[in-house]
Amino acid sequence: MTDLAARLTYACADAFESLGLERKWGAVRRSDRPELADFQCNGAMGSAKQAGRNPREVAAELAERIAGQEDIASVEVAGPGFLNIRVSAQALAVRAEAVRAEEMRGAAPAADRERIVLDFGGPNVAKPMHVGHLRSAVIGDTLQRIFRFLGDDVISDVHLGDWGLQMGHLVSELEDEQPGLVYFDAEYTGPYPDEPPVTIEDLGRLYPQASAKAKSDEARNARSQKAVAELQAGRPGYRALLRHFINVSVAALKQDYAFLNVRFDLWKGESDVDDLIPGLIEDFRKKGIAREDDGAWVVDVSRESDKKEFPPLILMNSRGGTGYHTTDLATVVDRMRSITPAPERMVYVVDARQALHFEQVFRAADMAGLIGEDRLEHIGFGTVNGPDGKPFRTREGGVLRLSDLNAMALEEAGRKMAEADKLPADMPGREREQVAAQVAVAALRFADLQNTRTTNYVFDLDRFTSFEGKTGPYMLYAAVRIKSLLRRAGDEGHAPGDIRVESEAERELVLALDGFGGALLAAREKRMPHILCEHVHGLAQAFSAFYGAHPIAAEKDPARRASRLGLSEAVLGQLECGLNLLGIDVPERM
RNA sequence: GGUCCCGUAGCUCAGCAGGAUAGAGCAACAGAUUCCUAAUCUGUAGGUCACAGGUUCGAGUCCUGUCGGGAUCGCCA
Repeated sequence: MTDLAARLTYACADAFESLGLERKWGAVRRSDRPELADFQCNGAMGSAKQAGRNPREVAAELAERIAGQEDIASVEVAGPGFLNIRVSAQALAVRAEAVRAEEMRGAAPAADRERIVLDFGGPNVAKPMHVGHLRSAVIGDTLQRIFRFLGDDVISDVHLGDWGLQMGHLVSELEDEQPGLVYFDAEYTGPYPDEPPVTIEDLGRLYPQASAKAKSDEARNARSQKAVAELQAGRPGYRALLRHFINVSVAALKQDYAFLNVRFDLWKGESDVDDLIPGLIEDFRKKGIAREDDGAWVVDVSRESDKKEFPPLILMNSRGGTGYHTTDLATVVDRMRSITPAPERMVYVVDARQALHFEQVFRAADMAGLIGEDRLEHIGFGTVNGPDGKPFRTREGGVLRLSDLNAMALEEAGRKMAEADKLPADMPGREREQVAAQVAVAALRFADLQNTRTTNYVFDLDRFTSFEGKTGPYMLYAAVRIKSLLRRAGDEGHAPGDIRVESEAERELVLALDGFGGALLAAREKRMPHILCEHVHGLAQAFSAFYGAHPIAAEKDPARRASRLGLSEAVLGQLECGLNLLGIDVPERM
């Protein structure tokens, strides 16, 4: 069964159609005047304007046509042509029961399901993840959860950055530090040691060192460029090093991602499509898409209609090296070939600052007939800023590592929990740690996701970890309180039963429940997780108001108590489901 | 300089193909606990939606311009 808003929209669309007007005017949404109505339809005004009719008359005719619907208690025309609809207590009760019973908690699968590859625009193997990677991880992961929940077929790929100049920096810097390693002996034919010559700390140190030197020293930069060209050309020692770098890096990445509840189907990277690159370049040449320019091979992606300048895409630079434009294109080829059935869409969850890059790649992919430009999508997001409004830095001015950020959140969550001192005295230490981690993850993920994806936001750990306000911890508290309530009622032998919607608080709560499916569909369509956050927060608030207004387990009347317990159960089901879609796990107690 | 995004309450932010009295959270103030987790709830106060024009019966929302902030603009990713 679909939600009330959708059912009412359908009824109104029918009514519009019967008046010879377009169905689209039938859109029904929650009323912004709760004292007047539960839902409203504003289509009478727009459609009347278009058809040259009187809006109030159109509205009145609509009202007459939908008044008989079973869900509807009353319909009124107000103001210039608003349709104010109240639904019956019975309809609300039926909805609440559906939320309680259905696996999807009142939501329904999307109509236009797709086979989607989700590319997380991977972290760079040469450097540890920093705060910026929090966003792609958390937004991308939430999108993959929402997509799957609504029926899309998703293949997620972390897609590591392991092929560009940064690898040249690493190789050459390591050679400076330890020139004696066999990897640097061009005569050596192998085999190479199984033990990596570097630790994750080494990687974290080597790259910034090299990068800093290269910026001021032309010759140093040239050595990195040479190294990466040799790596890409297949020099065995360098390849062996690359393998080590990736393995060391991935082990660390997995820890950070695991902490944040983020998982991928594929751990591919740029280097995985290395063997496709020569063929790709050849293909582009044959098709006449690529042309030579200053020793480089480029693709002109600009168009007549462009308002801004589109620099050509560089397929191969003048030194024979390839960058991420080329690997991204080769990856498209790889996915279309190796994934069956072929993906219908590829979605890239990457920093908004790379918008131009993706526009170039998408155009080139389309030109070469790899996949239509309309099937490629860049889901950009804003930066995580410090209190000064600039991208977040540590006090020393460096970037903050994601692992440090996670640790800070964990510590702060533990501190706040100790302060509140609400955990049962008998809770074992291990469970305490577990709860602290769940609170920390809830804080981080919710804080990030509740922002509109495209805007920047200011990172404020103290605010994010607070149990008050629109925060992850508040959401957990609301859910845990229901668990505790139901557990206690169960202990006393009180079972949830048939839901009746009697009070204003109960009406509001069920109306909140009813919005789940719509919020999910909107979040999916716009790729905007904050819409789901808004819903979950609103639901938690509505439950808290209900909780404050009525006794539930303590209600004396058995039927009413059973109903309220049933309603609580419905709320818990949807709340936990919604939080899980946000990648947030709810503890049993806290 | 070109292009794009942003400017809404003291602070952090929502605002859905233009629609009724612009909403949350925090902070402030006033209340609520012999009773289910008060890590909560209820209420009050707080806004010429940067500014100026335009389209419209109606504009925070669409168009134009101005001011302020940010991002980006060929061999880095």
